[in-house]
This record gives sequence, C-alpha cells and structure tokens, in this order.
Amino acid sequence: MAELDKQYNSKQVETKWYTLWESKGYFRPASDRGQKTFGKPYTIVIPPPNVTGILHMGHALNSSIQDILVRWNRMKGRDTLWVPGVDHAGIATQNVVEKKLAKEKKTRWDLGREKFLEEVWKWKNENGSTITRQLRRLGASCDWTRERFTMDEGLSRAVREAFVTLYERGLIYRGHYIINWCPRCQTALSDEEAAHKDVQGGLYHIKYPIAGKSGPYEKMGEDHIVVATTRPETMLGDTAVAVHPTDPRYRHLIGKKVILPLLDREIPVIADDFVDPEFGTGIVKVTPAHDPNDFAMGHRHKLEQINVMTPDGKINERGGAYKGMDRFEARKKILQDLEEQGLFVRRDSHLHAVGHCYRCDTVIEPYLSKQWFVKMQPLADKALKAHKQGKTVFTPDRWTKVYLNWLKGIRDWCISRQIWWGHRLPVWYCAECAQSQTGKTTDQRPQTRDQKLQSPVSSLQSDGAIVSREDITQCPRCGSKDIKRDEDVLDTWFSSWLWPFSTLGWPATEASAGKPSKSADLKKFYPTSDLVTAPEIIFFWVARMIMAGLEFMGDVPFRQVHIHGTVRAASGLKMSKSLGNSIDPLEVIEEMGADALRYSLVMLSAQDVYLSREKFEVGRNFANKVWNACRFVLMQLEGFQEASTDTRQFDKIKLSLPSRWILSRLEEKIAMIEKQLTQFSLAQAATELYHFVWDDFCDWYIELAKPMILSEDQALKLQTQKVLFFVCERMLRLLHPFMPFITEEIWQKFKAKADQSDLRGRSGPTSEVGLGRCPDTLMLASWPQEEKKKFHDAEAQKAIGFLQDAVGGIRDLRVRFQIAPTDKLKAVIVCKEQATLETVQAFEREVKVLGRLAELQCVREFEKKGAMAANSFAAFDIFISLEGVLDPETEKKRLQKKIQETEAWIETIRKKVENPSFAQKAPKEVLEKEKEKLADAQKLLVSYQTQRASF
RNA sequence: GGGCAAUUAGCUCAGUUGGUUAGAGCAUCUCCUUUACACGGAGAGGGUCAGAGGUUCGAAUCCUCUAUUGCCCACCA
Repeated sequence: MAELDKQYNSKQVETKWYTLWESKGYFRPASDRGQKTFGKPYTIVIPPPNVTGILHMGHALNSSIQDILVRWNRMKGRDTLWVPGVDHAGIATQNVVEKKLAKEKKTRWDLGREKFLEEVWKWKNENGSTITRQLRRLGASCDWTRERFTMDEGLSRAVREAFVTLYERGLIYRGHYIINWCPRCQTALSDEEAAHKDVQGGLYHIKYPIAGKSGPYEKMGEDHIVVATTRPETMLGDTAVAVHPTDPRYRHLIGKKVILPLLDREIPVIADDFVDPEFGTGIVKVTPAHDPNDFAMGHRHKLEQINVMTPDGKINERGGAYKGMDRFEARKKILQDLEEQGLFVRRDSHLHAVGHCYRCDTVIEPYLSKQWFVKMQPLADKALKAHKQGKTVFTPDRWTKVYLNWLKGIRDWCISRQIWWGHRLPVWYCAECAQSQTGKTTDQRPQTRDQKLQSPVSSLQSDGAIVSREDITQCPRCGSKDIKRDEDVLDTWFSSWLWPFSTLGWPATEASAGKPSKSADLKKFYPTSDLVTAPEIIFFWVARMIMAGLEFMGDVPFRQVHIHGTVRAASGLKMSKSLGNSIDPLEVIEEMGADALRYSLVMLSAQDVYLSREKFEVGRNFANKVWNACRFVLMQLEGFQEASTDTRQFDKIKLSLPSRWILSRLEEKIAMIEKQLTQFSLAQAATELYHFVWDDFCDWYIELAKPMILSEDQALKLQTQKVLFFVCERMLRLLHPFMPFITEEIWQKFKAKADQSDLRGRSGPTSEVGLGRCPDTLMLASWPQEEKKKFHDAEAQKAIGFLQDAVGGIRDLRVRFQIAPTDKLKAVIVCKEQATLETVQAFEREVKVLGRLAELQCVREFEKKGAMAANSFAAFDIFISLEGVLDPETEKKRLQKKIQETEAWIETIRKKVENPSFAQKAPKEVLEKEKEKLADAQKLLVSYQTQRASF
C-alpha cells in the first residue's frame, strides 16, 4: 500500500473528491439513487446568495454549518436534500450592469428596456455562477441537479402565481403613499431596505411670518413664529404648520395663517395631537408629500400634498427659484437665502436616525408615489398562530422574540420597484375601462399606511388594473386592445419568500390551472427540516418565508430556524469589501485548505465570529494533526489483514487497558457529539472532537500503542492494530461532516485495507446505508452510534487516569530538575493501597516507556534514601533519585507551599462537608464526591508532610 | 426612546440544566530535531470570572441594580 505523503496536499485532494462525489450523484437524495433510507427525510434550502456576490466569510460560515448538518444526516441514512441557488438581486445586479454601461457613457434609457435586459442576462450568464463555484470549493454537498435561480422559468411562475393569488384574496393593493425612495437607484424601497443610521445633523430654526402683518421681513418684530426642521429644503412643499391643541403659547394662532417664506404662500396653522410641545419650538412645519407623519396629518386635515422633488432627488417646478437644484444643494441655498432675509434663527446640532439605501447607501427620501403593497396583517396573524402551535422553533431561542416583535408591529410591504431587472408585475391597465370608470369607483384604499388607520382593503379597480396569470393582449372586460403593462418589477424578496417551496417545484401545474398541485419533491421534502441563516435576514427573509409558506402551502416552510453569529473583522466592524477589512475565504482555502477554513469557522461560531487571518491556523494545524495521526496508524497496519469495523470482534479478545480506555473514551464522545449536533451546538461538537483526536488519541493512545505494537506478544500486537484501525476509522466518520476532504482521502486508504478482509458486520440501524458492504465513499458510510454502553469502562478510565498522573509526575520532575530526556532515570512508585498497586503494576511497562525510565519499581512500602525528589498524588507518590542535583532548602520551601495550599483546600471542603444543610440538601452523589475529595486531599497532605520531614 | 447580547489568563474565546482547586487555543518562558506530526512533543507561569447587592448548604452560572462595549428596532420634526 502506498504510504501517505508527509505533507497533506489539500488542493489536489479537494478537487479530486468533489468532482467524484458530484459526478457519482452522491449529493442527490438517496431515494433518487434508489437506495434505502432511514427515518424522515432531511431537507435544507440554502439562503440564496446574491447573484452579483462573491463568497464572503459570512457565506462560508453559513454554508459550512449547513454542510455539516447535511452530511451528518446523510450519514445517518436519512433521505437528504440540500437545494442550492441564487437570487437575482434586482437592484444590486441592475446597478452592476448600469455601472458597466456608464463606462461606455450610456444609461439604461439609451438602450431601452429590452436591450438592457439582454445585457443583464448576458452579464448573469457570464458572471452569475461565481458564488456557486466557490461553494463547491468549500465542499458544500448541494444537489446541483436541483439548482435554482429566482428568475428561471419555474420560479417566475411561482412569483406570478403568488401575486395573482394574493390579489384575488384582496391582499395586494395599489396606492399613493409616502414610501422610502432612493434617488440614486430611482426606485421605491421597502421599510426593511431602508437602513437607519445615526447622523449628526442640524435642527434648523426658521421664522415663518404671520399673515396679515405685511411689510418687509426685517420689520416683523414679534409677528412671526419659529419652526424647527432637519430638512429645510422640504419647506417648499409645506402646506401648514401645526401646534399641539392645548399648547398655551400658540393656542391663539390656531386657524390663523402664516406666510411660507421664499415662496410667499399662505398656509394655515393647524392643531394636531401628534405635535410634541416639548420638542424644538413646539411648532412643526407640515409637508404631506415628504414626510410620513406629515402625510398622516395632511390626511387628517385634508391638506394639499405638494411634491417638490423629481425622482432623482432634485427640486421640481413647484420649488420656484430652486428648481433643478439637487436636494442638498437646495438646502444650502435655502438656508442662505433665509439668512439674508433675516428669517434664519439658528442651527442646533442634532443627532437623528436617517434612512440609507441598503444597496447604495444614498440618503433615502420619504417620497409620495404610487406603489403596490401587500397587506401584511392577515399574513402575520397566520404566522403568529403557527408560532403558538409551536410549528417553527428558533435557536437560539432569543430570536423568537425578535421575530414575534416584528410580526406584531407589521406594516404593509411595498413590493413595486421602478427598475427593470426582476419579475415584471403581471398587471395591465386598460385605457378604455379606466375612462369609463372615472368617477364611479369606490376607492377603499386605506387613508395612510399607518396600521391603525387601515380599513379592510379590497383590490383597487379605479385605474382599470387587470391582474392576470397569463400575458394578455386585450382587455378581458371590454375587449379593448388599448392596454398597457405596468412598468414596475417586484421586490426581489417577493421571489425569495417563496424559495422553500418554489425551489421544490411549486406550482406544479401550469399556472393557468388556477390550483397549483404539489410536485413529488414537494410532497416528500416540504416542510423542510432546518433553515440556517444570519440574524440580519430574519425580517427580510425568514419571517416572510414563514408567512408565504402558511399562505400558499398551508404549512410552515421549515421546522427549525438556526440563527448563527455574524462574521466580523477583528476590529469589531462588520466585514465588508467596501471597508477593505474582509478576508477572502478563497484565499484561505488556497493557503490552508477548505477543511481548515471550515473547522476554524465552526469552532469559533458559538457566537459572533471575530476574524483575523491567524485564527485559521487552528484548523490548519488540526487538519495536519489528523493527517499525521492517520498516517502513523496506516504505517502500523503494514501486513495487517484483519481490518474490521465490526464491534463484535472485541467480545472475544481480552483487550489491553489502554485499548479499553480509548474505546471507552470514543464511546463517550460519540454520545456527546450526537447530543451537541442535535442541539445545534456545532462549535462544541467540533471542540469535543478536536480534544478527543489530539489529547486522547494522539497524545495518549498512540503513544501507548507504540510499545504494544513493538511487543513480541503477537496477540497484543494484533489487537492493538485492530483497535487503532477501529478507533481511527470511527474518528474519520465523526470528523467527516466537519472536514470532508481530508477524511475522505484518508478513509479511502483504510477502505483499501478493509476490502481485503471484511468491513461488513456493522451494527446499528443505519448500518446498511451505502451498499450493505463497505460503501464507496465516506460520505455514505454510516454515522457512528453509541452502542448501548458496550465499551463504557470505568475501570480502564480510572487506571489510565493513574497512568497519566504517574507519567505527568515523572515528566514534571524531569523538567523541574532539568534532567535531559536522554538520561535514563530510576523511579519508584509508592502506592498507598493494595488495589492501586495492582492497577499501577498493570501498566508498569507503559510508564517506563512514556517516562523514559531505565527502571521502575512499584511498591507498597518505601524508605526514602539520600537525595530524592517526589511528586505526590492522592493514590501514590513517585520518587526519583537526584544525587547532586537536589537542593534540600528549595525542596523544603516548595513542599511548605504545597502543604499550605493543601491545608487551605482541606479546610474549604471540610467546611462544606460538615455543614449540616449541605448534607441534608445536596444530592447524594455530590456529597459522596466531596467526601472522596476530602479523603484524597488528606492523603496528599500526609505525603507532603512525610516528605518534608525527611529533609 | 425601546429591545437584545457581551464583559472569564497579555490576546481570542469555551464553560451544557447552579456542585472537583475555573478551562482551551494563541502569545510568553524552560527543555526536546525521541523513527506520525516543529502546522510537533514535554513542562511552567499567568484569572478576586466588569462592579455592587441578593437568593442558596453551594454562584462564572439564577435575580436586581450600576458601568463599559457592540448589535437590532423606532415616523418627534
């Protein structure tokens, strides 16, 4: 058999195995391959990354976690499906292509809609698969045969089906409201797409003259009021000023008029409860077209709405002299003009939250425009009910509250976008119908989007809107061919929220059939099992998916939502390309391997992950350790013909103590890891494995196995080989979900060994996964099961505990007295009890090897002679000869310190044990433990005292 | 303004439902090129578990308050 290289070549191994896994269809569900499965199907859908995106650390963490869960469940024999895909990211993708055009000094308008979309598709086809290629590098075992894109045919049909259905149910309406507008992207945004950031801005105090007191402003004296605003440019659209109805300072002004400066318009002073007399001057300027509060106030007082801005954030013709200026330019000029006219009072520094476009970071403008909305309350109610029934569980649990709070404060969802890349609204307008209906429509639109003011909405018919599952060329009502399709497209999340079922083939029938039926995949895999995602996406996506699942499928889309931490740079900031603090996962993969990346990330993922490059060394070092440990084991198996993972083989053999011990430890770890994976504690599971491999297996078992392998006792040699093979093989299975590549590479060598003999008789319910014999790939090997405590061995654990103490004691003495490792020592172990002596004698040889001793005596009684140093434990003392090295004074001091420590310790325990309440209330085991501890401490104290006395 | 999280060794973090003398990795120091691994081995030093109260036989762990940091949400101009 070819020996493994000393160095692990991750790059070569990763490509080799990924290609093979994919080409053999191992990523597909077992049922697709006609194989037997166990338990319920297990399904995950990937949170679809942005098609413009590249893999960043957040994705890497997210995908690693999902892959661990998927591979674990696949090994357990469940019918496992992981559906991958990307979303079309309307605004982001359009921005990318527009930027490209800008380099050629062109805009999308120059190309026109159709040509432009061709460009976007071209871009998508050329660049859109970057991220999925990168996911492959990571080792993600997605079923690529089921890969989906939100703009592909099936998903587009789902979007249209969803839109029309909601419209028919009266849950979609069109209306004129204040929405979040990005002047750069020139589109409406949903509330979630407006990211609020605290900005240190100004609160500007401005005089508005009271009408009727005409004359030059300079002579106004007290004949004015002062309003405070953060956005002075919007004053061009003011149609009132408001005060609180009971404010004694201004009550007399209510009903009077003031003059809007700069434009010289008369506007009324109104009274409204909304105004907070404590804030600013207690007077608010009211701009219904540019502020959501003012919009609501405007409705209450039937005020005119004056929109003073163009879609690209410039002042329009209603802004008089300021027409054509950019909004911020206009702000400056207005303040300047006001100052010149003596109407500017002062600027207070003011910290306030300002909305920014989450795609381009431009300051958002609250803007009055006609948009389409989803009425969310009925959807949220269903989600709240489903939560009460415990249909979806969040881990960690605290996110449940975040989710519920959002649902409870739900607001209608603005879904129309004034861009081109996306699903165009399936809405047509008939010119003739619109005309004939003029004046006789009953407009049931809510007065504002404010929750409390919403009336039950039915669909809006007033402008002759026709909503259709199929494209139409003439009006179904009047037959007119004078119809026009709505220019807008839908919010990208309007397709993402259907993701869990649209990717599984919903709607299965042609959309025209009206009642979508379930596809085979949908029947088998919906609802899915787990959703793994980052917290920032709960509102955008998770909550909406739950609502959509309930609305369209009648059931939640997933049973569990696992929220993992956010990946941040070491500085604490979010990692992002624009900040230049990101670490490219691909670079880490190149440098250290995908396994190293995955393992490091998962180990750190117990909470938010703060990354720096060095942190990946943990994973790299561990991968190297695994590699070399297995390399060693394989080297010991030369000529070995009895490789088997059949646990029954150990029944007939009298195993050595170290072998019993490692099997017992393995058993414990299997149980523990099972528990932790079930609880989503992946970081803990990874840490457990890390310590099992490194501490138990490498540092102790391999070292203990060396002398046994070299032993002349052929039976001992053989059983040690068996145990090495067995433990190592199981270890690889346990590690596989975390580090798939390296484990597969090594495991194949083990398999080659096992094929020569038998790898058949595995036990446990999942043992037949694969082929009923050794499967071709570790991916499909069975997941190790705790075997009814078969290997649990308290005696061996205790014995090896003694051994570790003894060896540790000797090593400590060597270092403390600077004895070269090559100096062979003589040591004596003095046991305090006969039973201990027998245990210690059983591993005399091992202690000699590991402690590099020339001679070892194990005795009950021992008289110290000459200069000897000792290390004491509760069960035994170890002495070594130190002629000419030992300084009695130093040693006495050390012992004195130890005695003091031990006495203090004993005192603490005694207090505890002798406390009657403790004896009464503490559980028996704890009491026993404490008593044992006390006895041990006392033994130790005696040892120290005896030693000190001997000097 | 509301909510959530974090605060444990020089640094980065574990610490399961309260129960050994609070752990790991990195860094530091000492020793070791011992035939799996120097991406290694052996050992050592280093912590009043943010602070103050409280519950308890017993608190890093549960409760209250305070401080600092971070995140999310929010229509007071």
